Amino acid sequence: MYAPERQQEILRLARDSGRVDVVSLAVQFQVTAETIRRDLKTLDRAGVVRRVHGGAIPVGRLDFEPDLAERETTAADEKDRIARAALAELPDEGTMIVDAGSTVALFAAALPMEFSLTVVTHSLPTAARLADHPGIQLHLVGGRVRHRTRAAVDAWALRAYGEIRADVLFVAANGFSTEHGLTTPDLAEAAVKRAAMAAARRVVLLADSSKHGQEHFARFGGLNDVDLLITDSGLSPEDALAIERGGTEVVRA
Amino acid sequence: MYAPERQQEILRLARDSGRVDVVSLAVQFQVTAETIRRDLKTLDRAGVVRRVHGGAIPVGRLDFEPDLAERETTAADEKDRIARAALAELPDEGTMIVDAGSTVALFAAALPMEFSLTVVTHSLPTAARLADHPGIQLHLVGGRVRHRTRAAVDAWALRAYGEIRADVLFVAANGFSTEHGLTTPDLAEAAVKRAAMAAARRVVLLADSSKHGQEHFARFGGLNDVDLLITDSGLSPEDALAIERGGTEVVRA
DNA sequence: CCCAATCGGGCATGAACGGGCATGAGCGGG
DNA sequence: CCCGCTCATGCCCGTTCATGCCCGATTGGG
Repeated sequence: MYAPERQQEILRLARDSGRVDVVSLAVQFQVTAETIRRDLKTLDRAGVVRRVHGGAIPVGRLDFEPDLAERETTAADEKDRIARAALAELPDEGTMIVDAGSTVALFAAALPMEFSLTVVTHSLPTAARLADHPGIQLHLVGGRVRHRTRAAVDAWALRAYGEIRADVLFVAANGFSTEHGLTTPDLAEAAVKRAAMAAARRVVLLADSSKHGQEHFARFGGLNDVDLLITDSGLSPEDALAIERGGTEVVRA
Repeated sequence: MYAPERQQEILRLARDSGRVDVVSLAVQFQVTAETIRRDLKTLDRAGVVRRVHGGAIPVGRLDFEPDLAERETTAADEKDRIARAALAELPDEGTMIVDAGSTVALFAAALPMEFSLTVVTHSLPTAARLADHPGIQLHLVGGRVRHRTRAAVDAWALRAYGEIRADVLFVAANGFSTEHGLTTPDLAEAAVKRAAMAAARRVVLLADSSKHGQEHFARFGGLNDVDLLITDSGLSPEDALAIERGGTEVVRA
């Protein structure tokens, strides 16, 4: 196994479990702790993990749930399928806006190398992932960065989205339902999502089925603003049908 | 078998199995390792595989950028000392702008946790580093993201810097000298640097001594625009004195 | 405040690398 | 048909790289 491969794998492990430690990595990869330390130093310098005594933690944690590890494993499967299904909605060329959120981040990370399009995002982790994608022209939306979600919000972000027009938006929501529409806990973030929705010709909502029926503080639109909902099979066919009656196409990946 | 045929086949193998190694390819194709290395170099230059010690990996399999880490190993020692010295210039509170560049990134990574201030940056790696720093209020400057430096440039960035006023700017330069001032290879990046300089009350230049006397395509200011230069002891005392006569304080870390 | 775990700099080693040179096959102009 | 040129390949050898080992310094939990 080559050093970069091992580093890549370490990075994956770190992102999956939220942390890695030198000794277990050394055992797992059958190398000495020194080598692992060197790998972690490389990853640290590359800015993708932060080195701590005894191991490392990934930078750019995607969401703010208290125990990230548990949560990642809970819905990881669904989110993965959703992300993959979303790939089918990509235009061959053109412009897309990518929202913040773990599902959307997974989707962005899954973009095949041969894709060549323009991406606009206000999500720091997504931007970091796409920055070295050779085919992608990345535009970063600025603003105040919220610690929790690592997303840019407020005046700069709102204005930026007010100035552009994209082919498609991939948006996330903490809660969605026909009655309460699309909701998220933070007002500032909701404002940005609303601005992004206004900037896109087509709105694709990526949300696993556990979000259905949930209702949070800030509302940023109705389901009728969404052209396509991609979720998992946890959404009952009846609910899906009800949503489709509202004019939103539904894909249950 | 012709060379391009062999390279095509190597690429196919690499994509199929996710990796190839020099020695087995040499055996398989009945040529020497040198030839395989030349093939891999060709494929690497074409951008379809990434060369690693012992073999190659198809692009897209590694989602972090080893190059960035590599560049940081050059003169890492000097840069480290410079970064540490720059910490002394931090205000206890207030606002600072952080430029893109490896030296400045090192400086940002070295920020102690207890610091509490507002940071504005157009550098993606720096933003990613500081996003989870609890004491820091981070503002991201948007714009088109340059692949090479992962920095935001162009209209959005220029406008953002035109709207703010910060206490101090930590800026990098690819070349600096009393005659030619501050230079960098990219025009767009130079424009952003100039805008950032105009937005700060105090300008601190972080540059290792190898940059002294260098001259690049795009000029974004003169040394007299710099209030403080932090460099390493590789800058001769005479040169330092000459710069100080121009009104710029010099620290040789 | 102490001690064990961890860290990181220095050194050693074997594999891999790559620049330079030589050889031989194909190519093209005269 | 000849001769010089280019290209692909092989070989040589000094250099670099990845890794492991050692040991003193540092860190952080108890």
